[in-house]
Amino acid sequence: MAPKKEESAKREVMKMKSLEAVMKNTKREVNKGAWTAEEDQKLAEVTAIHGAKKWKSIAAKAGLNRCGKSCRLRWLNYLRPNIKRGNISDQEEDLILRLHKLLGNRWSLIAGRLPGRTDNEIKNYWNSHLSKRINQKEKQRNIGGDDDSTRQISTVDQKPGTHLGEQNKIHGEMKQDSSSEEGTTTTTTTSASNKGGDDHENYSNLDIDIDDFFDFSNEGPFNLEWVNKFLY
DNA sequence: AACAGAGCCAACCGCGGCGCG
DNA sequence: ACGCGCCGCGGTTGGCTCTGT
Repeated sequence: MAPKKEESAKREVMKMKSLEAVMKNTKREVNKGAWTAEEDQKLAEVTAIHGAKKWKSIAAKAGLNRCGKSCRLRWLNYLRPNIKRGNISDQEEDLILRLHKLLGNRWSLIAGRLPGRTDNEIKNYWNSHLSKRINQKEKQRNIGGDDDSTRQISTVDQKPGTHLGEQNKIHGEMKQDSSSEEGTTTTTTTSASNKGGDDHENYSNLDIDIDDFFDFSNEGPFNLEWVNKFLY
């Protein structure tokens, strides 16, 4: 993977190119495609004033020819304060693996436990790095090799989303969690261990307390110290 | 140097849930 | 109770760069 400085430089070039494209657009239809620096600035200003809610009105107030959805996505993935851009650390990667094992493809929930990371970033990282690595390790294991790390993640080899039905239930119970990064939500979650069956035997593989895991009341917004409790 | 395929990431799309009138 | 609009989520795609041949 290329160093992130280069990555951001690339993005700047792309942004300039897309700016030209946008300039050529007539203003009748809703803009799609890459965001320009100007659009970013407008969106940031309006969001700072009005808060990150009511995206449709934010889009209108900013004078952006964008749908609210697009504004929300741009804000969450790029403009939001405290966004952490750059390499995923080993600790974060390990955490992603564990959380994915626990939650499946609940990217927003996983992102909620990784300060400064976005669901999109984690999803991309999973799809481009981790899923492949897991598949490789699984193949190796089937051939005959075995090690601790393989054993840890061996239950994650299902196609993403295959147990969403079960997890929608969890999602419903923990809906607030995804906004935890913004601050103060304290959640009371029913134990996932009572789901039983299929993939959720995963939970029993993890030696953690689910209630404890989703109790955000004792942590600051942007630290990873809490992770240590769950790493072994 | 030119090309093809792989890798990566930002953004879009479709769907479900929720709140409000 | 119902319909509508908005929000949030996960899946997917588009387009650029990188790497190998």
